[in-house]
Amino acid sequence: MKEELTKLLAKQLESEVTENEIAKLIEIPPDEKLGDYALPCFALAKKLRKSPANIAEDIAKSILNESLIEKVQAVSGYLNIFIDRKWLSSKVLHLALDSHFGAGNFKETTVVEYCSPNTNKPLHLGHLRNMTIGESISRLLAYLGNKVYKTCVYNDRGVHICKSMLAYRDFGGGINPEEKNIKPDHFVGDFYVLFAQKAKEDDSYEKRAQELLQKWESGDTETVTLWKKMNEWAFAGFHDTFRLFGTSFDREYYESNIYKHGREVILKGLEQGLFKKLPDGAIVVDLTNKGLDEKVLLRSNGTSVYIVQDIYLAHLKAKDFSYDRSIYVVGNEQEYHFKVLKEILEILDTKVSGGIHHLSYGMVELPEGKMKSREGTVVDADDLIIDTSLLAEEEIRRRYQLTEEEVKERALKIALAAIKYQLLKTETGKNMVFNPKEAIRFEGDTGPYVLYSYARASSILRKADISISIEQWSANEHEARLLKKIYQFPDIVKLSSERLTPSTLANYTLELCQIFNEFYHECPVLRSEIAGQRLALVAAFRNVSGKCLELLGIDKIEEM
RNA sequence: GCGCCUGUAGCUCAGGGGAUAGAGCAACGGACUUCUAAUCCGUUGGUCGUACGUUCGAUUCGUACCAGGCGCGCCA
Repeated sequence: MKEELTKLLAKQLESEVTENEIAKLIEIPPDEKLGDYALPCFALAKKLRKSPANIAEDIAKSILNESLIEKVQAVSGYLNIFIDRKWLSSKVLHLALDSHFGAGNFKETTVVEYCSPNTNKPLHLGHLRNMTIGESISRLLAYLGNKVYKTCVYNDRGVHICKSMLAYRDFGGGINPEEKNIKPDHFVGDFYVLFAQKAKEDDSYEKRAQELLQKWESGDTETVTLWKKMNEWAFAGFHDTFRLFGTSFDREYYESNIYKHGREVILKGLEQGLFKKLPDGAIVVDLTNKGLDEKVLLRSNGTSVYIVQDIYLAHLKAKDFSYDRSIYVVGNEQEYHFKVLKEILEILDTKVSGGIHHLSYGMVELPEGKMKSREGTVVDADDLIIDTSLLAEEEIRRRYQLTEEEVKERALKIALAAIKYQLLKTETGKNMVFNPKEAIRFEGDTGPYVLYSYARASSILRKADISISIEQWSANEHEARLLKKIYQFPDIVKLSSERLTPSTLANYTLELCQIFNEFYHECPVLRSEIAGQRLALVAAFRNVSGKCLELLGIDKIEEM
């Protein structure tokens, strides 16, 4: 955004200060009355052996006649710069009407793993935050020119899976989800809940789940058939939710396929002297020199612990994709796990470990506190989407006359925008409170606000009977504010992807829309003498806000 | 006990070595014969957890403390 300015200022300071240093210093003043950009000269004082005030004054004099400068003021050590309104209008419109505005050319191969559910429980609010982040970061990286593969690993085996199987076998009576008219993953989840109830009444029930696991591991036909059947129900349900929510995966991995293979990697490592064997036969890796603990990899009975399958999966992904980066979107409670994983991979193969990155996101809590399955306070993903959608339907019916089909389709998009935006706007790494009542609010700092702004812009363009004009004009304060905000978009995309925080983009998107709505109220477009230019500005806004929505994984609507 | 993270308005959250700390919600008051009022404008609301330190300058960086969250399995 400030390249031209940086170059210009660097030229004034000759070889004494680099462009990079200048770029870091340039800022946007707290009040736009002070200027569009500012250079605080305090840090330069020592180097140039001049007072900040003098530096500012000297630069001010020397750049006064540049074409992009409207005026400059040296104010108590700050160099305040006002950009020429004509230059601004022409510059920004040329850039922002391009459909590749802000796109990049990085060409790295990145694998993004996210969602990764257990097949014994339906998806919940936590998964939704995970999925919005995973989807958005994938889109951001792809927009910057990277090749992105989205992956998901299903935790489809283990004693917890056997629990729902056991309850179904004993109490399911051979019924299936269609007969009961329940979404299949919920159907499976209900038996997991039933298991917990039965286990409370009967102490031996836990043990029987363990026995079932042994049967499964030994390949018992009946058990494996039941396992397959229930997992297929779970997968069918998950895929419905993925479709509803608007996400998908390029490759799906199954824990049941990979959990055994890690052993070989560990044993090979032992041969190479990378790990050590304890007297009882357990194989461990010593990470104490990395400030971590000693970690068991293979138990004394020869079986592998959980992290071993992550070790194997990392190798598998490296083989499948030859990635430069491998991002794991997983909650912050697993930070230690991923630190350990990365260190172990570092010991085994730096090609695999090099690109490993844990994108840690914060937990989702409710206003009453944490979600607890025991207390039934878990917010189910499908229920949330459906409930929000119904509320959106009411709002639509109250305002517009549409067919039932149109109402439903639009309501779903608005509901998803509301949920996704709410989940994305809090800084990605931080815990957040999700208030379902606020998520279904359609005013203020919300997804629907952003959709509405976009639809407004679309509406103007639809109704215009003139064409846009990119001829420069002297933008007024509202137009200039919008132009400057649009101008920031490429920087925001870059920042958001560097920090792996879609929240950065989400917050920018809202600010952009706020400025557009101010402009909308203050500056009539079609009735204006510069209708062509304002229409171009609206088109630029529509392009950029639409891009923001796409990158956030939110479907646009042309009419609200 | 050790490690990581968080603490900003009544609530949910932005921001961030610099110029008077922002938004949304809530409360109150305004603006629809108008390109969509799911919008906009205004008022009220803050010792940026506390104390030291670094700095020309700290809410932002460092240390300590206080408060909250999470982690530290031969669980997954």
